[in-house]
Amino acid sequence: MSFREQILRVREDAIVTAVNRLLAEKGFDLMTVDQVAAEVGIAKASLYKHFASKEALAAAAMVRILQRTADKLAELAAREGETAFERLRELTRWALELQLAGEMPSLPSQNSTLRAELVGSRAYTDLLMQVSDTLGEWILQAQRDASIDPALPPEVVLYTLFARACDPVPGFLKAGGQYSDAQIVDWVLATCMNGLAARQ
Amino acid sequence: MSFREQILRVREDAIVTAVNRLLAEKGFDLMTVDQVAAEVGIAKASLYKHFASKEALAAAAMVRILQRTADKLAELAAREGETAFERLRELTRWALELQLAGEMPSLPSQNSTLRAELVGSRAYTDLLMQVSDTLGEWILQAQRDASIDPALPPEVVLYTLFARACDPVPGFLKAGGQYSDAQIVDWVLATCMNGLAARQ
DNA sequence: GTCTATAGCCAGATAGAC
DNA sequence: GTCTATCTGGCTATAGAC
Repeated sequence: MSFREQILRVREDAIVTAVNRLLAEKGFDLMTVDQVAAEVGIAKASLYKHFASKEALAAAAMVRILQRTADKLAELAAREGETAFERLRELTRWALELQLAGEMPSLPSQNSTLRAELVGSRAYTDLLMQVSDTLGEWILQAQRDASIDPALPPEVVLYTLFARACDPVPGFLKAGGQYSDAQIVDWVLATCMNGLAARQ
Repeated sequence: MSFREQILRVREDAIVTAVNRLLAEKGFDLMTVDQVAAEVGIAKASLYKHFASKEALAAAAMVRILQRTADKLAELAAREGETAFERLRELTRWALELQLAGEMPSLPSQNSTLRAELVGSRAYTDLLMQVSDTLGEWILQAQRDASIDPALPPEVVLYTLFARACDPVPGFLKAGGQYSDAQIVDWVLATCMNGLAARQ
């Protein structure tokens, strides 16, 4: 890779980082391309030399977070002596920490142009399927050893885990300002895995 | 109340119903005032004779759903032989059914002008406090009889219940098209109350 | 590839006749 | 109060100079 290409790569990386942060803070609809340009420190027209549209910007951020998720899955899979359930729990913990750090872009909004861009992106759909496949296997395994309720369709478990990564509850608790991030993560993780009802 | 005032009331009711449906479908940012006017069948300018702004329209819809919630709380409180935990569960079930019916407006978005309008509305803040107070009492009661984990701060439980009313999981499962609404409600309620981890 | 400047569009809000 | 027509501002996207 030439020096010039590296410069380009670094700049695009900075753009995606800004998009990622703004998506986490405001979501797609409230994020403006002007804000992205201002945060990166370049002119708006320059952004459009790198990415064709606002939707393409968001798609790049979603691809990056999915890539980070896939990397985390690989790390968890490589750990010895951990059950499938423990891996699922640790992944969820990681996602909650990322969200509290303001680095988790929101789920695709109901915006139809954004949805169209995402399903039209091979990089996005491929990564999403890869992540879902691995999680699906872990879920089935956890249901076989009865650490996850086998009566739940695996789909329900999968969607629930995805949803917890964007749950508004951690943000509300953090906004309250009286709990540490670690406490918030523990409590949200506990309600997710153990439920609100007390266990005997 | 005069006949003319009744006509007015009915029209405003129709407006709020349309806003409620559109908020449930698209959320605040993607809903347009033109869509509201079209759905009610009146001109946009006429809307502004009834409500001062788009934010005021949304606030009216939020007040209505809070009022419906307060009514539901009163109904549950009047039931004999139900524990606090059962009341909380039945309220959550009701909210999930409402959401699947497309009648649950989304939580306040990150839109700051909307938040300002809501906290500036006495009708909204009073009802929100009333609902939160009743739920808070039920939560404390359920923790005293150990049907809800007493280690969880009541605040965490309260926010979790509010969040489940707007959870994206039921919508995803419904979009999949292979499960009935009743099944979806049962599963989401089960994951909320019992957690993903199997109980012995 | 970067910039300034602007085109084009759309949505919230309003004017003014009836 | 309802309408049609219009204003206004902000946003995405692009033209064109350097």
